[in-house]
Amino acid sequence: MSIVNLMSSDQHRPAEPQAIKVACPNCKLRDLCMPIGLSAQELEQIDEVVAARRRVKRGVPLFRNGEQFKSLYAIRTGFFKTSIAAEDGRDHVTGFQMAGEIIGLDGIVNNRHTCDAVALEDAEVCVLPFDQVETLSREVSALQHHMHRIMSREIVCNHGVMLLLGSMRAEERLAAFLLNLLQRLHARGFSGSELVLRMTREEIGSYLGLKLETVSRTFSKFSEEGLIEVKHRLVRIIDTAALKALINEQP
Amino acid sequence: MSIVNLMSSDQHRPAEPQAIKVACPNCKLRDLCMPIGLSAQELEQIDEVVAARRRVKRGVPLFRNGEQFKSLYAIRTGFFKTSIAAEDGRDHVTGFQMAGEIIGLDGIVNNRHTCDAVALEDAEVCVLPFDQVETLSREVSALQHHMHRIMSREIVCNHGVMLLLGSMRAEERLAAFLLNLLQRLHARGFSGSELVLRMTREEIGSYLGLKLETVSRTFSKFSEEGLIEVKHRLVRIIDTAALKALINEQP
DNA sequence: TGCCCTGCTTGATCTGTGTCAAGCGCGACG
DNA sequence: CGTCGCGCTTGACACAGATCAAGCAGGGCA
Repeated sequence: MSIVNLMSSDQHRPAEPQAIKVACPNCKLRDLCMPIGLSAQELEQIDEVVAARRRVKRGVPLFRNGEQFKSLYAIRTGFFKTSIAAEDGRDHVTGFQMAGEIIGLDGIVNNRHTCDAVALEDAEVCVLPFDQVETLSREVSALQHHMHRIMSREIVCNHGVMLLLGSMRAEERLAAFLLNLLQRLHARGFSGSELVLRMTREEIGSYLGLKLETVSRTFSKFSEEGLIEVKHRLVRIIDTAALKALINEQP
Repeated sequence: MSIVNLMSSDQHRPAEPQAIKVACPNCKLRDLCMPIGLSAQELEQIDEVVAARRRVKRGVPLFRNGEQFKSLYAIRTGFFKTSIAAEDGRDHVTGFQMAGEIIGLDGIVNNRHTCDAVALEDAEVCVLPFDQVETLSREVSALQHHMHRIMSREIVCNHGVMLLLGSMRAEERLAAFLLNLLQRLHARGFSGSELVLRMTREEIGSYLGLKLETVSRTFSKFSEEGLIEVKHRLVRIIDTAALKALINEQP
């Protein structure tokens, strides 16, 4: 599997643009955050688990490190980052999450969240009380398996990021990052060649284990080489193939 | 939480030295790989899930990237490494696993393993057919929750490793690595100050995102400074406090 | 409109780690 | 018992990326 998929992959089921409804059975993101092939009744049951929606303003944390864990969150709209803090104050962005993805899985082990999740743009999430998720999982085996798959996918993606952090150079990291974002956005019906970065250069750097200056310089380099066009936070990918090739080059 | 715990923590329930029996109800590792507070009957049921034991010789893979996923494995004895390979041949060690830990979780998402798991010393594992684990999880809610906790723990540990890879210097990485190993071994009844490395310098380097020469040099530096004593693969930790302090220093 | 602030770019220099190379020592094996 | 080979150590040097520093640009706000 490619590093681009490894980093953070979803199920690649593009959501068709539809009118947004409030209930799961009508949710256009259903295929992303819920198992497929459910009966209407099972879907109804899952819908009842969704306790509430919650709006989160840009810059506001959905949850924080140390907070008690009660629920998982399915992102309906918006964009989040998750980050952990070392004791000495350093902190590290562990991921960026978008519509259809589930966050909060870190809290299950010890009933406390171990990272911060902050909205990078105004967002809305579905609140999934975890005890109810577990209860229903015991009845609906598709939901049970889906939960296992989501957590397993998270583990596999983390491995991809570890590979990136442990053995790639700055250019490779940024290329992989851009392609991964692009792919996930494309799967959600957005352009396959243009993207708007919701995070700062510093946040990208933190995620990729680089300093913001290096991120900036690498953007400039890609731009000079004609691989991408950068205008502030709008990035247009010109030469996808070259970016892909970059990742697999030997030093 | 400390990086040392974040990297790879277990439940910190030291197993009391007992005679080894073949069944779960008598397994001295039960507290590590199984939920606590089970009734005798539930324990019996879980025991039936353990399809078989499998011995794995040093250097032999338990499973490989691409292989079909059927089972999880609970390590009874021995020591494993897991690693993923990028398309260009680079590979990266994603973790080291010891008795009482579960491996194979990566395979759940796509029904294929996405990494290699190789024994670093002669080992024995319990084979847990995953469909049976799921079936029983629907009946025994403690087992269900336990599975969720194990996967969540894996995610949290991965975040710790990402922090390490993304923002620590060589000395900090190695110190965190040694303390983490020591802690896990201590929790299993081994010495809290001495450990035998089952992996090569190169494998340590791969895991920590360093070259083997850097690992070697850093060992030598710690040794010169009186923090540890190194004799081949036998490491004796002299000054735990200094190693801990090293991790939290500001640059 | 103009100011300020934050995020970003770019340049100059420094440094930690990688790279290349040589040699050592233990364990395996004939 | 000798030799072979792998894993490891150590040194010299190179370089990618960090650090320090200066200045720019766009957006928010009075």
